[in-house]
Amino acid sequence: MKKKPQNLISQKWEILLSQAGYRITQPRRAILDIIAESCRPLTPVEIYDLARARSSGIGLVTVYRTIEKLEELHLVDHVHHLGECQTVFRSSDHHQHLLICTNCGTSCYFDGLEVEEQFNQIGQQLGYEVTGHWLQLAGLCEDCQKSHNSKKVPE
Amino acid sequence: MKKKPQNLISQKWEILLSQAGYRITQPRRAILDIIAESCRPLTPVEIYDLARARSSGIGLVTVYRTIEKLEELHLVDHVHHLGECQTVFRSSDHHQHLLICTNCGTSCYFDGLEVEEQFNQIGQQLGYEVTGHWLQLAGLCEDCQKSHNSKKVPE
DNA sequence: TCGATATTGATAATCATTTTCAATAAGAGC
DNA sequence: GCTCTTATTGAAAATGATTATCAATATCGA
Repeated sequence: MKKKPQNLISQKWEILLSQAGYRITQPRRAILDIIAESCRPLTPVEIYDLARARSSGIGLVTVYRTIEKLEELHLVDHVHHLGECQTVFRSSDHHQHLLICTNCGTSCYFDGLEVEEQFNQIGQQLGYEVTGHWLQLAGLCEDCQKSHNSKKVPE
Repeated sequence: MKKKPQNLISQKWEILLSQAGYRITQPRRAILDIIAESCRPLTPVEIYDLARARSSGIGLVTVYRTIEKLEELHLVDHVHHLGECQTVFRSSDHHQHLLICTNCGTSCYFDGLEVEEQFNQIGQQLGYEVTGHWLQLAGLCEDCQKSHNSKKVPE
């Protein structure tokens, strides 16, 4: 069993799960790593397949349950994108928004948008008290701009 | 059978469906009316229940199929909100964004946001070519502000 | 009015997610 | 390191949402 250098994010997640009273198991560790390392939102089944490739014998149920716990601790978010509603992506620690590649899914967080005041004004005009907003950008990442349609979704 | 004054939106929708080669049937008409009249996004089952209340004997399948056609003609959009991903709401004819009440779901479209240029800049910084954005505001509508202020409880 | 056929609702099939449950393994205490 | 409690596991079954099948029906152009 080779020891691979562990992802910083999943290391942090393990500590947080542990502190929350959850146990760190082999399947859970594999799932954590996969989500933490991914540069794009993944579906439960995608996570399941990737986890199986690493250490066989992981059940899809365990994927769902692990996502549930990560969600509870606000370590991942559900991302809605191109019809998909159940893809999971590591969350940002501070309030940021996602920019997603429409071709390969590769995602980046960004911030520094100064629109809060505008949002409040819009709300006022319509009689609403604005309490939150949800913004997502879509586009083509650097690689996909070059290779255009030739590239398929990476595994 | 009393003749109720028909909603302007569903009237328009009937014409468009007809022009697209689809037939206008009783069940379809009921479903159109319900979606067109609704001030908030509805799930297929909600539409189904409301349609049944009007004219019994409508199948849930017909609801799905009608939504499908409305979607195809870009007359309704899927709205993602509070865990729900399959709620349907009449779309805006020009490019606008939704402001949704987190309590009752009542929704309004708004526009006039000048952030396109900012979005492009953000994309450039991250190496993306921004092609679209998705923005939704959440808040409390006028009515819900009143009924909420009386029992405001901090979490 | 007639007739081709799009549409219908009931039923069955599919797919995603959740629940159940006995076996297993994590990790705290010794 | 060893033991014991119990959280976690995977398989299988149950649930829920959506889609496909199909014979009967209703629409709408001719």
